[in-house]
Amino acid sequence: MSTDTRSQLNRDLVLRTAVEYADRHGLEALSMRKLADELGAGAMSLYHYVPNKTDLIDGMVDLVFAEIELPALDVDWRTAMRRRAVSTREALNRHRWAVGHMEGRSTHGPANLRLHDAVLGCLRAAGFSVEMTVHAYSVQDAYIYGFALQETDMTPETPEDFAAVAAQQMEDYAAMLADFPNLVEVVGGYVAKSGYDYATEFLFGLDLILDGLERIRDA
Amino acid sequence: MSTDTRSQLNRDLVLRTAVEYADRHGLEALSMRKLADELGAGAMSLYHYVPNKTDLIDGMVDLVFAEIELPALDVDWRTAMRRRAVSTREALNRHRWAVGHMEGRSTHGPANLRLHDAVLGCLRAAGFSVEMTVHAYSVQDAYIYGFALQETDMTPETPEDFAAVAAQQMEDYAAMLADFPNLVEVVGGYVAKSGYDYATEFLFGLDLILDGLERIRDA
DNA sequence: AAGAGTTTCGTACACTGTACGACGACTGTA
DNA sequence: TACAGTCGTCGTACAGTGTACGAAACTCTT
Repeated sequence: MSTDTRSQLNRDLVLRTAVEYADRHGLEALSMRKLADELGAGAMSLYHYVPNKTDLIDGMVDLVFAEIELPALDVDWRTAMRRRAVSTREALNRHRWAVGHMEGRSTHGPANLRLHDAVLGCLRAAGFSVEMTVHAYSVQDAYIYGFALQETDMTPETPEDFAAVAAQQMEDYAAMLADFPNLVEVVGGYVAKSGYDYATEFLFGLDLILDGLERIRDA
Repeated sequence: MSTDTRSQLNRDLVLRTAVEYADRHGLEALSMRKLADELGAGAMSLYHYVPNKTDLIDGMVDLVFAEIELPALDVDWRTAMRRRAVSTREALNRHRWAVGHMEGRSTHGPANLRLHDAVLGCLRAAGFSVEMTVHAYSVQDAYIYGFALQETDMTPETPEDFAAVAAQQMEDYAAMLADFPNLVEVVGGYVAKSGYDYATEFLFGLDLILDGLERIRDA
């Protein structure tokens, strides 16, 4: 009984369990007490590995950053940037709660810094000036995170939610839709027709942006 | 004394006061009790005008949508889209708490629907196909909201926060920075040099995207 | 065995959203 | 004028939150 090795706590385990919990139940559902339960510990025990909940989330976010693959060095910049963008979207899709918390936490984790540095390095090596690098970085990240944001928000979490929402909206908006012919045509028509494929939609905008950047770089 | 007209409550007043409060103190600080205090009412009185807090926020968000100017009809589509993008960024800057809550609420307010419809209409009228309209809409909004997201997050709320954060980061990351030469060169150099002007940065990416869309449309 | 960490967590406090039901002030009908 | 009914207001209560404090229990060194 003495040294029951029952999963002794440490910061990494706490963080990983928190990420898993948030993946399953959403970030709002994550409380210190529930997380502690998940770990078979008391709530206050967590505070030995995490100074407060904000820092906990900072740590969780950096775990997500760590999942994003760094831009490759052995391919041209466009391919490298494209891959890293796709990888970012995928990571944010695995951890939907993270969107909106990735940028601008007051503390930047190591994985965050490493990724930022690598992206900047890739652009500089490709021949972008310092000023242009900032621009290029800014457009790409705004687009990537913005897209992930919409994608996250749009998609109802569970299928039953989806059905409920769809039915609800048709009912609620039926009266209004007469005033919004373009919504009817585009949204109604498009959704009914081919459905909305987020992956290809994402690539359309991404390539448009990369095309633009390439043109600027070669000018 | 009977009919003391002391600011009798109504949904719009509740919503407007909530927006004002969130503008000043942030959305996390907004609680039903504090909002009620602000209105000189009891907490439970609010529930006569708002079914729950989620719906309250939905209403607040739609007030922000209402501040975004619709695309003009008497100018070319590029100008119209550019203006509404700028207007969107400005609205989100006035109400930083709103970023991340604009899209994908389960209920879309009337101002939201009106804006969406108008944007779609503008693109269709400009000659974009239905499919292309969806693409064009998606890139633009992803970029606009993504940019606003980063801008919101990046900027510390108060000056003293800013100073604290800056000092803190220099200290914390001093050791790490040796590993991140590109961060040093680009961020260090750029911030030190000309500072970071969000407005022009925003326009750079926006014009890049609009250029790309124009090329596609004319193809 | 004694003492010094280090890790665990029970309890408590202030705060959250909101369900329930009571109270008063109005309105309409008799 | 009296009574019934509705509507807006809100006091109280409950379950849940983050976390400060301080007490235990365990581990390791001497």
